[in-house]
Amino acid sequence: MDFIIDAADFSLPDTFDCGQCFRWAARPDGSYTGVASGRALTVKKEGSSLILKGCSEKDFRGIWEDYFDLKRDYSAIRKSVCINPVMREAVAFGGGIKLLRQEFFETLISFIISQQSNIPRIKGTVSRLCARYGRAFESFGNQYFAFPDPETLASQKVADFEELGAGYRAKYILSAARAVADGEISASELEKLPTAEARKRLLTLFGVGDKVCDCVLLFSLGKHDLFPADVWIRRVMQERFLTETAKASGEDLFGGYSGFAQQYLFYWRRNALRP
DNA sequence: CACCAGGCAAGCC
DNA sequence: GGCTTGCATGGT
Repeated sequence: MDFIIDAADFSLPDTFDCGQCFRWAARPDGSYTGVASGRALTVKKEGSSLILKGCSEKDFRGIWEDYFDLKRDYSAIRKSVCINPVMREAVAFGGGIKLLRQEFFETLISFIISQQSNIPRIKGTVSRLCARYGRAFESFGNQYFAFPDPETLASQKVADFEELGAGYRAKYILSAARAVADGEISASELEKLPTAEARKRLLTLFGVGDKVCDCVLLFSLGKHDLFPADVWIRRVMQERFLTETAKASGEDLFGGYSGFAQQYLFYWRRNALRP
């Protein structure tokens, strides 16, 4: 059976195409299929209804409601970040974004892979990583792969990740997987820390700099007071906010809603303002 | 076919 | 401490 709820302000394309996740794909009928927490799901919007195909209420309450961040009042967030005409335009374009609560290890490895790459390529590398090292399972007659365990990745070699097309990031993947598998760093530990301390801890990992660190904390641990600054964000901040210190000024302008503002700006600059 | 991509570590000063 | 450079490789 399907599980259906009203989610008028939830846009699937805004949410899945805004660059926060790499494992959801559109289908011809407008639905999206993806894998998270070791489960596959197909979702579709019909009017203001969100349809979770073949999903029980138990799985919705236990997994997907939090994953899609459906308990949060986004109308208050949109209002709060609309501090100027630029933000109003960005929110008008991508106001249907939900910040997904993704698994820590998957987010860490995915954003290590993301550095100095582009979204189509990132999706390909992550997909090959899962197909090779993730647990295979079946759902409604289709085969899917869970994101690999830290222990599984930690026992591979750098060359194995180079084969997937990870390039020079291969050594970072192995090193980060070992750090998590060895318990050197964990989601539960970082979750409890204030943002600044969590950043310091995560930045000790080889291959994790400011940008990857902020994305992991924002997209997997709900540290919404971060404003990850990549080339697109620097670009849009320079063009529209007349500043070169994108990260600092973003967090200054938006405070606890920085992560939401950053996603609206990133999605708008990349998908609406392309030459 | 050049150029770019959700940057980073290492090596300089 | 901040600034510069090399890095792998697929997408456009």
